[in-house]
Amino acid sequence: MPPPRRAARRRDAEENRARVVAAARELFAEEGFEVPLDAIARRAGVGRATLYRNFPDRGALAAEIFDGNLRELEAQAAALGERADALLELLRAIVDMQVEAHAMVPALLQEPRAPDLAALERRVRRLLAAPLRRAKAAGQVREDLAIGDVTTGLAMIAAVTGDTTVAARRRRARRALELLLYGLLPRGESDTSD
Amino acid sequence: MPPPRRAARRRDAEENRARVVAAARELFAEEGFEVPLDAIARRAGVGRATLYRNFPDRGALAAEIFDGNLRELEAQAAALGERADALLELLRAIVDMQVEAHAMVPALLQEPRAPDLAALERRVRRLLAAPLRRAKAAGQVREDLAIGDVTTGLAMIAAVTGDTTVAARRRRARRALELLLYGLLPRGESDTSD
DNA sequence: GCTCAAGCGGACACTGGCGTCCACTTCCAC
DNA sequence: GTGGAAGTGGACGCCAGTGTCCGCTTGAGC
Repeated sequence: MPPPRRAARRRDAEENRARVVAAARELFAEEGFEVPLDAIARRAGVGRATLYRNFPDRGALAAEIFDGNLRELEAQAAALGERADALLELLRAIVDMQVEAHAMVPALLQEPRAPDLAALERRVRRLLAAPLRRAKAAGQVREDLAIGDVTTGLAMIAAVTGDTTVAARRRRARRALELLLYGLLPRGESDTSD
Repeated sequence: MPPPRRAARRRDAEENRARVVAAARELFAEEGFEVPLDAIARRAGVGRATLYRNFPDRGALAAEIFDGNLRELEAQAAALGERADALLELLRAIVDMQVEAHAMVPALLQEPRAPDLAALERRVRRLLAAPLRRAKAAGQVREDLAIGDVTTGLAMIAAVTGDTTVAARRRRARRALELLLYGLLPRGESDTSD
């Protein structure tokens, strides 16, 4: 059936909804995914009922917000096309995004996951699949890397970016990505132990 | 001053205290550091007041438990002596311990930290300092590695070991350590970008 | 065995977040 | 302007976790 032609919302209702989304975007970024829904409603200047009317739960609200972020990443992926370093560029972009909106990666990749977000998590994996394949083919990343390793890596980085200021988050996130990309061991020697 | 010669506790009181500690050890391992204190008291078969009488808060209880774990690690460090690979061995030991008692690393290394645990966190850093120095001198790890990078790495690994079964935790923890040690990029080539 | 302080644990009050309800307000078609 | 449906938000009840209080129980010294 065709999408049931939602009756036009009243203009004030539309505005309130937009303000809720904006407030949620800010607070997810500032406080993380666990921020109380009251706080979002208060920041938006609406009652809690208004928030709940528009979004039955935290997951629905998050889905709306993260969908935007994900579109952005998908656009970047498309722009990078078949470049061999597309995977690394995407990883950097995702980590940067995590710095600005530090709720998304943990919300999407950490267990347990809200049901509304499961589909978005699949989009992340799909986003990374082709670039990973090409990066491996081009010898840009180690051969045995699976898609789950990449998302695990992102979750690992996200876990240490809980600092309160954006600058501090950026510093830690960059260092964590650097450590993870290059490893703790020295480069350029083969280690045959293990 | 000498420790103020605590008046001998009644035998049943001593027993209850021990059962609280044992229950907390189990539940921290099973459920993580955030497990409700009620649950611990219930598992120990004592009332909540008994738990609070012995440990004013979660931090005090955790401090008692993690202190034991830390002693074990310090003993291992001492046994490893000045071996160049002592740092890597310790990292493996800490990750293994995190698999069994998966509350300790996040509780000690993640912010914000309960005040009782700050001293234990300093012990972790002290534990790693000398092995790190020697590992660098021996070329076992990259030159620019700081002590904070090592603890960051441990926190990163801990973040992805939230699975419910020990076996699943072990698998993920080992993979995460492996990724972090060797990096995502292929070995044996110099990468001059960045 | 008796005594009594140490120790116990159930009951209680408090807090913070969630989700719902409903009397009131506001927009908009007429 | 006005009627009435759409929309609002404060007030309310619920729940889970925390911390405390106090009348009862019990171990241990005599």
